[in-house]
Amino acid sequence: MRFNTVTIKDIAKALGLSTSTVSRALRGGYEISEETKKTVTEYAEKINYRPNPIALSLKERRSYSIGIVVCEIANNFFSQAINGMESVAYTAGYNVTITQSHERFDREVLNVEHLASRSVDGLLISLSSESADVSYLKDLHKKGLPIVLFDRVTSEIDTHKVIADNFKGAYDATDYLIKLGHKRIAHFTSSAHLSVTGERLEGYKAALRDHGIPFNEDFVKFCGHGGINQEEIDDATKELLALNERPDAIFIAQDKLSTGCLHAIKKIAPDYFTGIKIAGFTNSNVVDLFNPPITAVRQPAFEMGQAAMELLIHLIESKMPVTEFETRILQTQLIVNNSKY
Amino acid sequence: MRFNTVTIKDIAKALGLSTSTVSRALRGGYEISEETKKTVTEYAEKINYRPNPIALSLKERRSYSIGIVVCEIANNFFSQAINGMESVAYTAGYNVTITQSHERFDREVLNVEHLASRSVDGLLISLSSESADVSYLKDLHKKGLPIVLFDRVTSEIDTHKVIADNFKGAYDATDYLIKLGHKRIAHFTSSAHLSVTGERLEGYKAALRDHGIPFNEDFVKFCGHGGINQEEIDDATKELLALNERPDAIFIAQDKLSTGCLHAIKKIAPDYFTGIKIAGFTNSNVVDLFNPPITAVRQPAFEMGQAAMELLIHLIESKMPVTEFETRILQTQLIVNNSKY
DNA sequence: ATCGTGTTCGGGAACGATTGCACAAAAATA
DNA sequence: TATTTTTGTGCAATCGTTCCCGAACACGAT
Repeated sequence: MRFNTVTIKDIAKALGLSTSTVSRALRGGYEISEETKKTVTEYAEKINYRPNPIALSLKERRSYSIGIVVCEIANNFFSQAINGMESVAYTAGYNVTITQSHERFDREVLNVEHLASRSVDGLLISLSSESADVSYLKDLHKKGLPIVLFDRVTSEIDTHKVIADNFKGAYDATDYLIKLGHKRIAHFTSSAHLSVTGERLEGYKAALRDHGIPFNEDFVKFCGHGGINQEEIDDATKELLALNERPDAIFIAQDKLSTGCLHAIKKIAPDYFTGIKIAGFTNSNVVDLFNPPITAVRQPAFEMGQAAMELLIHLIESKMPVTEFETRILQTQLIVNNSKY
Repeated sequence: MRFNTVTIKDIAKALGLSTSTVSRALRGGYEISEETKKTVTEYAEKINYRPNPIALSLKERRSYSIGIVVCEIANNFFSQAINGMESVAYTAGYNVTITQSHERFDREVLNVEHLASRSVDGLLISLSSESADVSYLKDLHKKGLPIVLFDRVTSEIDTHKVIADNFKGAYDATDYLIKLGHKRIAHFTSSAHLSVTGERLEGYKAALRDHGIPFNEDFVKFCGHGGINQEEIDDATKELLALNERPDAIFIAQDKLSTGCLHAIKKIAPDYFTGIKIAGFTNSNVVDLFNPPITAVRQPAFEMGQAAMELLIHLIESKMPVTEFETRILQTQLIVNNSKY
């Protein structure tokens, strides 16, 4: 604000009052006469006075703004979740600051620290695929920064969490593939230490087990960078194709991996598409337009964002320190041929 | 920052110095003895001191942060542009704050004003499809807020601008369709008062003219909300299908409209796809997976973001008031069958 | 006449950092 | 030895706002 130099002082000077009186008049302080209040508010209105949020932040040590950290906004799941968060924050009078970690731990730390030093009142974060050590977050949380984890969470931090039912989503997708007659189902997933990776892997295994299909280690491909670089996916695909017994279906655990895998197959072995069935987690709005059709496990991203923001604001505005935390689990949807299955 | 209470005062007290000395020692002031400097910096390091950006913003009336306003982050073009902006800002020591207008004028104004009051050092903005009146931006610009417009610009504001060569992009796409043998080419576009709409429409018209094809008013469909609601697109599609002489190709001027149109046709008249050719502006990373294949006009979004941020930072850091402004025009690419045409 | 008791307002200290100016002590010069 | 210069440090104002205290005044009760 190098401009908008209308301050409370200007009002005070113009009206022959003190800054304290003006401040109280504007805040509706009970100790100010109706008349003064009227004069002040009318004048403030006239000269278009806006309180300086920076000065307020310095004084109040809060900012009415909330920090969001995701790995990529160019990811349908996250952009939808952010929209959900915004919608709740907006009505509650908070602003949001969106940052991206690009799946890198150092960027994540930098973002979080910058947000914290900027006095965000709270933090919504989905961990990067590199984030194995979350002690920096833990410290901040201990110092009193309200945090709500969503999507990629960690048991290291005791706070509210919002996740999709990853186990069930993975189970349903795998189960669907099996019921279509597939028996050799591969699994593409991301970094092994992400919460979602484990949960989805378990769902996949459980579905196999329930149908008496043996689990094959070779069929599981971890792409540590979560689809950030296509090369990783290409390599995994090649490995799969090099197997004696090629898989006849693939279940993919991540949005970017799903499209990445389609690209890879299309590029490396387009004929392989015939007969193979692919199901994967994705919140893309255009899955129904995909040529090798894909069965989508869709997360309620918008609702997850809303829930996370609601929990965070509750945490921020709670008078008492909150000690009971909840993990909200939202159900996924299996989308087959553009309709709910 | 309700925690991280390590301030310059704490250091001063602990070391028996004044705050001014500590400040100067940390800043590397030439007037401080080497010994004191060392003591101070070492102690600051030890207790992990971080200067409070809020206090700095208040004092310096700048924040080393840059505001970005786009209509939707869930749009490939914008998320890619944002990545370009971030990359430049990051190396120059600036942070970015991303906000969304959701194609609404009131949200845009709210975002801009919030950013300005938060002392952003500059603003990068692509106008919403509702933004006909930009006087609020003009005022801010006059007051000294550095602004760079990108993508959807306006001639109302005299400043740096970064756009794609929309005319040529549209011309190339239309020309491509014509050369494939199509003569009845419809045009889907968004709000009429957006700069990009006009430029792309002109490119479309010019290509028709150059090939001696008459311009048909009925073939042009304006979707004012830019693809935010699918209904609008469905209606436009129906109108097109109801024509006596149905178009045999469509050129689409917007990312969301392109996919929206594919959805519409797929839903309303799937058989219509046979023989019809679609070309459209889109920065989707998955166009090659689309079933009704689409010829894409791809904007160099990342580079546009970089250019815009470079120009803005230049504006911010310029000692002299800048009076000469440039409009940087970047070339689009026609992507046919997943490769540059 | 004195003492509460409101009511309405102003003074001034915070919040964290920078910085012009003043001032001391030490060093250099006359 | 006296004076000037250099060097290192502190004081206090500033940014815009809030809020604790206290001041001034009026009014009714004692």
